[in-house]
Amino acid sequence: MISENPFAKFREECETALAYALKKTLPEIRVEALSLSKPPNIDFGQLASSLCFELAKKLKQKPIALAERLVSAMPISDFSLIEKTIAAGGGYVNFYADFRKFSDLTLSSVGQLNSKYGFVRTDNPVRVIVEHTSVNPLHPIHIGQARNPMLGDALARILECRGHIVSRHYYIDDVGRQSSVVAYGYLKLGKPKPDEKADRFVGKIYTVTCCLIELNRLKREFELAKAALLSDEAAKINKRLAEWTSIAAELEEKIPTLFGKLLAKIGEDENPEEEINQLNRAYEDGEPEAKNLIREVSELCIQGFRETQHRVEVQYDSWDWESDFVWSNRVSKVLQKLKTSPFVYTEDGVLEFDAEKVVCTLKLKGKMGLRENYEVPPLTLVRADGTTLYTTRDVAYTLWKFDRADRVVNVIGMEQSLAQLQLKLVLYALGYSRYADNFVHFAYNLITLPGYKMSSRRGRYISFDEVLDEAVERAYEEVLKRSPQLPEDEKRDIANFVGIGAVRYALVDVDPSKPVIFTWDRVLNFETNSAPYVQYTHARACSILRKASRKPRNADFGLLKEKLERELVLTVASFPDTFIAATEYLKPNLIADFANALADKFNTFYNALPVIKAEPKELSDARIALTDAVRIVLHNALSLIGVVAPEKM
RNA sequence: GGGCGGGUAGCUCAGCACGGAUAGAGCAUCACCCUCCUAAGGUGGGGGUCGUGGGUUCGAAUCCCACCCCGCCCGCCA
Repeated sequence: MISENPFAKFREECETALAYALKKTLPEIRVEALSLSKPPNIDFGQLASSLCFELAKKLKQKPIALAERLVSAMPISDFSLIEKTIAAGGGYVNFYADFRKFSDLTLSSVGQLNSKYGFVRTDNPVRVIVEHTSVNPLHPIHIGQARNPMLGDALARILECRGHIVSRHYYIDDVGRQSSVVAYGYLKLGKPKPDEKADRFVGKIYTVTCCLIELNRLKREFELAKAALLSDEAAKINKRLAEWTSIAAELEEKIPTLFGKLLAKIGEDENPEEEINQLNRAYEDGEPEAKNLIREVSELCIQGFRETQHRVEVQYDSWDWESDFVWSNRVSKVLQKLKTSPFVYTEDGVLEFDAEKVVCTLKLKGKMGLRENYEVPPLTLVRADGTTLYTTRDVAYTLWKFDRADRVVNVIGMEQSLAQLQLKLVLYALGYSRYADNFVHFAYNLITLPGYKMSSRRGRYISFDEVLDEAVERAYEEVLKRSPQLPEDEKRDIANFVGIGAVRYALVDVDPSKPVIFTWDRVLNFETNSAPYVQYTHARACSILRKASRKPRNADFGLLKEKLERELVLTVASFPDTFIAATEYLKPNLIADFANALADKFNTFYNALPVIKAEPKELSDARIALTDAVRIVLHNALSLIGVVAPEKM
C-alpha cells in the first residue's frame, strides 16, 4: 500500500471524519471550510481544526465544549491513519496520526516511488512556455540578471515535474539601437576574434563604444547649448559630460589597448551617432550587410552565454530572435489587426494604444486588480518614422508563443510591470482573452550593488561568471580545509558543484519580490540554509546507507517513537504538498526552504540517535528506511532547483 | 502627482495567497559536544513597539483604511 501524497491521505481522512462528526452532532450547521491546518507543534497532533472558534459565537457555546462534542462523535475506528482526536487549546480539535501506519505508508511510498516521489502529476497538463533570461546580447550576464535564469529554470523544472509540457525560451533582443552600437564598435575594430570569453569580449566593446558615443554626443550638445546661450542647459550637459569623462578614464585604465583603438577609429567618423542609426534602420529593413554584421556580434555574445549556462546546467529549447518577427512581417500583421480595433488612435503621426479604453470597455479593472480611479497609461506602438517599439514587437512574439502553448510565463524584472500589463491588454483588445488569461508576468526585484545600480553601459557590473568563479574558488578552499585527503580531481569536482550550487540556491531562496543588495557573503554561504548545507546532509545520509550496506527488510515502523523521528516522517510526508504549492503559486523558493528544513531535522536526528547501531535490528532497519527516505526527498527537492545532490563531499 | 513592490531580532531572511495555540531560522556573540554512522554538523543562552495609527474579528505579522520610509515604473528606450 503506497500513496503519492501520504500527508494528503491523512488529511482526507481527517476531513471526512470531522465532516461526519459535524453532521452527526450539529446537523443543522453548514460550514464553508473545515479549517484544518498544521498545528505549531507536533505535540498538538499532526492536523488541527479551529472550526469550533467560528461556530462558538453562532451557537452561543464555548469553543472547547463544541470541540469535545465533535471529538466524542468522531468515528475513529473507521479510519486507518487516525489514532485519536483530542479537544484542546480552548477549542481546537487535534488529530493524531497512527504513526505505525503513517510511517509505514510514508516510508514505503518514498522508497517505491523513489526519484518520482513528491512530483504529483497534474490532472490537467498544458503546454507551457517559460521565457527567461533573455539578456541582450551585448555583454556578459551580470549578477543582477542572473536571478532571472535561476528562477526561470527552477520554474521550468517544477512545472515539468508537475506533468506540464514545458518549453524554455530565450528571447534574443537584437532589434534596437544598443545592438547597432556594439556592432558598430565591432566593425570599427575590424571584426576581431575574441582573445577571451566571447561575451566578455563583446561586453568590453559595447561599454567602450557606448562611452565614446555618449561623450561625442554630449560634446556636440554642449557646443550647441553654449552657442544658443542656454547656460542652464549647458551646465546640465557639462555635468553629464564630467560623469562620462570619468567613466572614460576608468575604462582607459582598465582596457587601454581596446580603448585606444576604438577612440582612434571612432574619431575618424564625422558623425558616429548617425552611422549607428543608419545601421539600426538597415537591420530592421533586413539589409544583408547589416544582418550579417549584427547577427555575427550577437552570435558571438550568445556563444559566451551558452558556456555560462552550460556551467550552471540551464538549458533552452528555443532561441527566438526578435528580428525574425520583424522580418517575417508578423509585427506588421499584428499592427494591421490592431488598427481595425477601436483601441488605437494616431497622434502627431504616432500610433498609440489606448490601454485605458480596453480596461473600461471590457470591464477589466477588477479582474486585473487595478483601482477604479487608476488610468492605465497609453502605449506607443509605432514611432513617427514608422519603426516599431519593443512592446509592439513583443505582442507579435507573444501571439507566436500562444500558437505553441496554452500558457506563457515570462520571467521579467518587475520594472517592466507596466509594459507587461499593457501587453496583456493588447491581447484582450485583439480578442484573445483566453491568451491574456493565461499570460503570466513572473516579476522579480532588482539586485543592486552596495551604493549603486549595475550599469552595463557604464561597465559597472559583476558578471555571473565572476561570481561563479569566486564561488568555486572559495568552495575549493573549504574542501582543502575539510577533506585534504581526497584526490585533486575529486576536490575540484566537489568545489564545482558546491560553489555553483551555493549560487543557484542563494538566488532562488529569497522571495523574488524582495530587492537584493549583492554582497559576496550573501551568495557564497556554505553554512546552514545554503545549498552546501543541504548537499552535505544528503551526502551524510548516503554515507550512512553506504556503511549500513543492507536493505531494511525487517523494519518495524512502530518503533519510530521519538519525536525527532516522527517530525522527520511528517516532513517527508509533506513534500508532495510543498511541491504542489510551489507549482500552483509559482514559488520555487518554497522548495529551497523545504529542503533546508528537512536537512535541519535530519541533522538533529543524526546527532541524537544512532541508525546502524540502533537496537533492536527492527528499529535500526526502520531508521535506515527513514534515512533513505530523507536522502530521496533531499535529492528530489534539490533537482527542482538545479542543485547537484552528491553522494560524497 | 499616480501606480506597483518592499519595510518582521544588530545584520540577512521565513511566516502573509488560506487570520488561530509561546512570531521562526541563519549570521554575529557567549558556553558546550568528535574513543560514536561525514563537525560544511549538533545542543543551550541572550536578542522582537512584526514601519506608524486606526478598523474588522472570539482572535491580526497575516484582512481593510489612512499615513511614513526605501526602491522601481509612468519614454516616439529596452
